[in-house]
Amino acid sequence: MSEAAAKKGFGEKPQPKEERRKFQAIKGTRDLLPPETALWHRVEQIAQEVFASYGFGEIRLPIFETTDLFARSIGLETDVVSKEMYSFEDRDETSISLRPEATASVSRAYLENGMQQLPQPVKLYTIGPMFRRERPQKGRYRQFYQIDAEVLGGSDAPAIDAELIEMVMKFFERLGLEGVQLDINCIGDKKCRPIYVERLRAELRKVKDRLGPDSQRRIETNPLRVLDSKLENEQKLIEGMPHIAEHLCEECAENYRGVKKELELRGVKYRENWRLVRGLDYYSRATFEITAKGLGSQNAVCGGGRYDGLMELLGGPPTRATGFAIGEDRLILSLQEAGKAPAPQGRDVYIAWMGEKAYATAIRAAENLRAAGLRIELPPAEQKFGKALGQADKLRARYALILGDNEVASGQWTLKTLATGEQIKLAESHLVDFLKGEKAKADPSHRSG
RNA sequence: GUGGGAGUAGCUCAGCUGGUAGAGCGUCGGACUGUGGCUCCGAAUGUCGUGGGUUCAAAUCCCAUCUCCCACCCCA
Repeated sequence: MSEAAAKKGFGEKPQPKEERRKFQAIKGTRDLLPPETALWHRVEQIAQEVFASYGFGEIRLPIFETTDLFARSIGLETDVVSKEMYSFEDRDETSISLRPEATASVSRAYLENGMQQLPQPVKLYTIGPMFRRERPQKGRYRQFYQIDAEVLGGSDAPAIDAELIEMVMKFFERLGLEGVQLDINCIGDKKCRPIYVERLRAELRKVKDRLGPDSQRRIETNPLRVLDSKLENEQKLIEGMPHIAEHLCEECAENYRGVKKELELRGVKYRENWRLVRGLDYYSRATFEITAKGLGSQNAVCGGGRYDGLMELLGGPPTRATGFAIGEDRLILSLQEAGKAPAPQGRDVYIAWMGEKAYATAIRAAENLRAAGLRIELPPAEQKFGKALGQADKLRARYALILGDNEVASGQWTLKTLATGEQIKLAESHLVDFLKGEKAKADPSHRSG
């Protein structure tokens, strides 16, 4: 709708100036504009290519679900569910929430669509916005984007975890992400973890008065989180705490050894980090986190792990599963900080036309060139010639196609290379082939600037 | 939810201890009606984030509020 039409449409009160109101994006949300969106597009395209090469298919999911799904899967006690969800009541009084993450939805979809009937495991990825009502900071928004991949069903073979990690590392490598660091850990399963947690809690209580208020609180709410503390003066104490590796049951320990061996077979470099824990209830066994540079204090760009118990929580049969979520906003941020942003998109050809007769020719030329996959700018009104070339410059066009009375009369069109000023004459029938040939020769489109 | 910093033109910012708003860049137009990037000239755009208070007078001082940035909490 045009601006004039918009004004008319809402024109109950005429006072146009006084009532003028500024709308702005909701806190923690933002517009993504060109040329930045070109980088988003490239990231998503490479994700799709890499994931497809590992046999993953795309799943598209609703961005809202019943609140219950998230409460059940993520854990009622977690802040994510208790404080940070965008929840509202639908007209039939069911509670609905914007999804705070994708795993619950993917699992629901797996069960609901009977994907147990497919060859196992089922490998799925999805890309899209998630919502959490947190205080925004660097790399953290209320509407943020995740690239999510899940392997559902099948066995708990360590090769599955390892291949998943290999895949995301390959993805980052293809993007040229810098400062990539993979941390792994095993957090046990529902048999051995509770025992460890109690052990840890007991040890933490002994030193409670030497911990800060946050950690003191976490001793009761989530002792594993204490291990994650950033406080300098708590580090020594934490180092002295019992390590989970020494408290794993034999199945978990065996599985963890297997994952490490499989990573080594694949040449994936990792760092064991016994203090790496997961905040969401459904994780078990092998977990991992990847950090990258240029990100401020929220420097995790990917987190994931196994969640063998989740399907049962959702009312399904026992089903093995593992997956990861990449914070796309942070991934983009890190790439930008490293100067990996692609150059702004220019035009291949700017059509500088003059006169009525040339205009018809220009329209035809534009159509044919566009059909050949070239990026064409056809000015909507006649311009002075000098101005047209100026516009061509500003739009970063490679060529100006000059169409005036001379060209129309002779059938020999003028093509000017803006960078060099060089001009050649071409018959209409040769133009497309010439430009396609030149474009193939240059082909700068994939590499970053 | 907690703490710190910041909001002046589309962007980057100037505006001294209160006297009623500026620059650069960008945009648009002209010099320049078949040859661009340079240069020169001109124009548009601000209720100085918003609301209230103090004052003869507020972009400037005070309070509140909103938003952004950074960190904490939480979490990927």
